[in-house]
Amino acid sequence: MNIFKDLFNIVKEEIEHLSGAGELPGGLDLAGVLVEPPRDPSHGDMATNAAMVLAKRAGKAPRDIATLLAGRLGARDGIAAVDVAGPGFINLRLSPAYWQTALARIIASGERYGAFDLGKGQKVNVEYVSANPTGPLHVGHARGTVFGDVLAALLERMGYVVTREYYVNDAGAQVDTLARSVYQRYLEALGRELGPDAFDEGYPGDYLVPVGQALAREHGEKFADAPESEWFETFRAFAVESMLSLIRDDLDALGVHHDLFSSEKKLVEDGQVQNTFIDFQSRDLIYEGVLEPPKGKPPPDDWEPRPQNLFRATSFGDEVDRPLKKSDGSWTYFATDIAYHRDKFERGFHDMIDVWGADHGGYVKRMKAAVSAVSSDKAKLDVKLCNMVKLTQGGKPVAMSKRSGQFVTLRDVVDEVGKDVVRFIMLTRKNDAPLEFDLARVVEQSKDNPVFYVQYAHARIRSVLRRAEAEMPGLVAGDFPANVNLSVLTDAAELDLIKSMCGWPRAIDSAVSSHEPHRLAFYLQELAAAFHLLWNKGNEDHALRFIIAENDQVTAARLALIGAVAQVISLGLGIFAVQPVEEMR
RNA sequence: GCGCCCGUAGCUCAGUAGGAUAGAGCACCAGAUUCCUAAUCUGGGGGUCGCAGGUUCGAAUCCUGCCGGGCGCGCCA
Repeated sequence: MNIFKDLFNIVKEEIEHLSGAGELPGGLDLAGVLVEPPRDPSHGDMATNAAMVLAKRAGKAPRDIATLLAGRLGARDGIAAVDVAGPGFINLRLSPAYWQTALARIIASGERYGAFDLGKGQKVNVEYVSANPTGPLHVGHARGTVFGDVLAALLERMGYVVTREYYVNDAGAQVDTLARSVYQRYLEALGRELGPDAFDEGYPGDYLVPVGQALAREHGEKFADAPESEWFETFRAFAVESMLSLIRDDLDALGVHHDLFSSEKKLVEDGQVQNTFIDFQSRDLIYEGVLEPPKGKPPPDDWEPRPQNLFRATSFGDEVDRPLKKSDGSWTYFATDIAYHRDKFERGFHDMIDVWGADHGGYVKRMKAAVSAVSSDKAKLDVKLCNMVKLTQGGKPVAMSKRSGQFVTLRDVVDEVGKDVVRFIMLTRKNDAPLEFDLARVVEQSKDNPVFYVQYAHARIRSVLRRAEAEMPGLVAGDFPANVNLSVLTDAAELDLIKSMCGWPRAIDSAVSSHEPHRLAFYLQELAAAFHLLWNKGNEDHALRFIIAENDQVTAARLALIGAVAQVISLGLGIFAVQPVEEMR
């Protein structure tokens, strides 16, 4: 059920008819022909640019084509009026019966409304969160976490087979630092005095205290005076495992569950990075060269030109060729990440989406270049950058400092306002725009708060349905709402509400094809607004109230109408994994 | 210096696979409640879509150049 596609097909049929009749050339390319609601509602319910798009291809003036086409379209069922406007727009006005039928079809679609098999079973890999396993998640992580999770759900609903993946950076210097910080906590747990510089360049957060204590319980004094080489591996492994478990708990609190955690360390140990390197060598994608220092910026203190193995990233659209090994011979982060994406490709993913923080923006080109290289251009990578979250409380910034180890954790925020609120608010801005998250405002019960506004519409509908059941028993029983006569829905506000619901497949389509789930949040706010409007008309004019005690037929039709609205809201919230509320008192 | 992102109403932001007179919320002003939740709704004022060119039937949207802001720029991830 998608009225835009239906109407497009009608336009297409009539163009073909005109071709058949010799009025237009045959075999016209319809690319670019759109049927969409005009920006200005006074132009009608729907408009098509067909005449203007086809003018050149058909060798006729746009207004002439429009007039021909308008004559045909006016005879079609459901189209009440047609007019040609401006440079050649064809505006369509649809009859109440058309909208009533549309509502019946929305109701019949049920939970499948708006879903269609766009993906056709194609595999998509969505990598998100991928925070370093060095501590709990903070609020900033929530953005990409929710974004990735909802995008995955959206793709799944549209027929893709989605794998949700978390890349664990457990091989670099940061987890080495983590191990040393944990060692300090271990000493502390044994009653040793910590030096003032114990956590210099390390992780001073309290969350490592229990990790040190657990190691003290298990190993006692065994490693207290031992050289680093004796305890390092043990401590690092334990620390990483502890942090991952912490992170999994945080994700769980947000309702996020990945299908796969991929370990960077394992990738290295299994030789996959080495294999990638050899593969590149064999394809002449690696050469010995010297990298120039970055221009316009003082070079790093220890800069020295050094011949090294460089990956020909510039052959795949990057700006410079990139080193894969550090001077100590270990792999760069980029090298392991290439191997990781190669691994994804070999697992059958030709469609990859990475969700990163905006501060990694400078990394996009080289990663896309890498994916091109490892897949010989068979796979494509879309990188979605999530901008920062500004946490505020009543408009005042909440201080966050990672260095001091005092930062607001994701868990703190979820505990304070609830996971549903966090999930919804994170999608109320486009991913690449900064987002303000105000702890006070997001729990406010007012129109300022989009979560509330949408939830309130749902709660109001559920409340009306409950009351109707109590006051007019039997009305919503049996075949309801399939058996309802919807032709009594004729008020402009009622029809507007149906029109708004007809926009759902369009909203979901644009959200999935642009990989921008925030569009659904905006849609839901618009749908809620159309509903609240109708509700208030009932306050002014009793004849428009949903429950008319002495008129079963009208009541049933209106209940079917708002029941469908509740259904669409709950579908939208369902993609967000937000629970629609039954009442708000 | 180079690359990426951004610049839309007083504020916060939608809208950018080109569509008609550019939207919403907040704030401001004026209204609506014997009645399904006024936690809502209605109306009003408010704009050189950063600037300047270009592409065409048509540009906030595409191209070029500037201006302004953010992020990034071997051996962190």
